[in-house]
Amino acid sequence: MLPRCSALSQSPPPPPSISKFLSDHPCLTMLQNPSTTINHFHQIYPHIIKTGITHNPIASTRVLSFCASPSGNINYAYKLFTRMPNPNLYSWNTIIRAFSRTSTPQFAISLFVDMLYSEIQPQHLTYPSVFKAYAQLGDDAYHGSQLHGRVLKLGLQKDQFIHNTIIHMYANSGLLSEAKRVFDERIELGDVVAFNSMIMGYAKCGEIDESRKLFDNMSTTRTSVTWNSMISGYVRNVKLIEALELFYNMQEERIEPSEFTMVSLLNACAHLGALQHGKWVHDYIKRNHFELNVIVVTAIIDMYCKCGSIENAIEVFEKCPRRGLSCWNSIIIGLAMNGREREAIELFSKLESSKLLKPDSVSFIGVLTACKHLGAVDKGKDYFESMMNNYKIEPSIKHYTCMVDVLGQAGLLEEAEELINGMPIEPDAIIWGSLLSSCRKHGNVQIAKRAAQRVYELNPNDASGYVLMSNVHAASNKFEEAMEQRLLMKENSTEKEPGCSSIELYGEVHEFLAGGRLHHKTQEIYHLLSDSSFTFED
DNA sequence: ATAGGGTTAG
Repeated sequence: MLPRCSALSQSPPPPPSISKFLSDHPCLTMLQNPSTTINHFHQIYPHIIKTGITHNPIASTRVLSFCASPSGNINYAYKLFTRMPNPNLYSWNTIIRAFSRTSTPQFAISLFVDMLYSEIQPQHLTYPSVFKAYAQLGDDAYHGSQLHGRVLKLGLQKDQFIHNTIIHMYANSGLLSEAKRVFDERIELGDVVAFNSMIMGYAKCGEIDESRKLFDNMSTTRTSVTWNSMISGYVRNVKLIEALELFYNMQEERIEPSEFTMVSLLNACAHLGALQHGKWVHDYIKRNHFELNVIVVTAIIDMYCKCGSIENAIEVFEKCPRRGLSCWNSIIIGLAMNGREREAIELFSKLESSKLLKPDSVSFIGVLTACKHLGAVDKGKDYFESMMNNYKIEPSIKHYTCMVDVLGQAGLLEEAEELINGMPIEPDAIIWGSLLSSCRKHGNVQIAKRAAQRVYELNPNDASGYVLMSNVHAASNKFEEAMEQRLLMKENSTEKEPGCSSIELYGEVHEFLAGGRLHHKTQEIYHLLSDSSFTFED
């Protein structure tokens, strides 16, 4: 050990550092603790103000960093930012990044534009957030590509982070050839993030086989995100068995599954109606102590509802420690769809009287669905009114479709038609189709004709309009016209896509096509069905 | 002093 340097001990003590004082201030160190929540912040904020340290740029950036973090509050962050007299580069980057993660990424983009006009110019750390914002928007790759051009001019495209967010932006906006071009530029790097973005992009556009090709031929090691992206891609494309198979491969390769994996698997089980598989996933989540965040809980509830096991769904909902709005929405919709409309309405009322949460547009889909199944016209109308007047929620086409069903199922066909014609949004084939099926139920040929006409116009390739119309005629005993509709359908060669369903028996998933005879026990099944003494309770 | 990329429900 060397003796202490005497020259050092002789030099005068350094002046007290203001930044040292600030960084040691208990309020600020507390903000840097990752377990600090927004509630803690509310408690300490008055102290921060009192000490006057917010006037110090270093201190105020600290506070900004906290508010802009996922555990903070973006509105506070924005307020703080606008009160900064001369935000520095760090502050600009922080606020832009924070907005790029929200559901309103436009703010990130407009802040970036403000920045271009300000004294501080963006640098390489600024761009990923802006491309991410464009990616989040998912539709504005035009402006995004202009920014891409700017990056090329500045020679920043070699930056791996920027390069990857550009790929992500194009892939997420459905511009696959653009994405692929940028991807190929630096394919020799074999960056796993770039691969993941491409896999997700293809899957999102329905090109799941392309995803799989990339997945199989990767020049780099797959991460858990790669596996999850491929699995969720399969689920998105309704290749459910493939999704489950890939999960087994993932386990064989000893890749740690995550909450994301669980959510994808639960969705697959929900689609398949595979209750035993779904239960297994739920069990797996419990055994491995996955975080029961809102999305995971929602997926579990949704899986049980779609598999017809509403009791399990209710149990999960009731035991759930932190019930987010989406958990409420899932259970309300689940009850409404499983013949337990009154309980759905009861829970909706509970949600309305809750102090922490308030119903959103999805919650209203739930109650309106319940009203539709109950044939409760007045109740349905009341909720629809209340949604607009008390909650200031603009009805979407889905809400209108629910109302058309509520009115139509009750035989109020004229009123339903008026509602469609008076909507401030463009009707689609689905809403006319739903009016059409009500006409079928009540044998109203006049309105049915108009509705069918609209369905043809809006979606000439969809056979359901023809089929429904033919059913309307059949229901009113006009068989010749019914036949005519079917012939028209053949002429336009719009074969109705065969219905497909699946069911799980003793842990095995069986798939069926409507009218299909592919299942290995077809003969037995049809025989059972034709036996009038057979009931499904057997 | 400090900072940037990719996954998920209805």
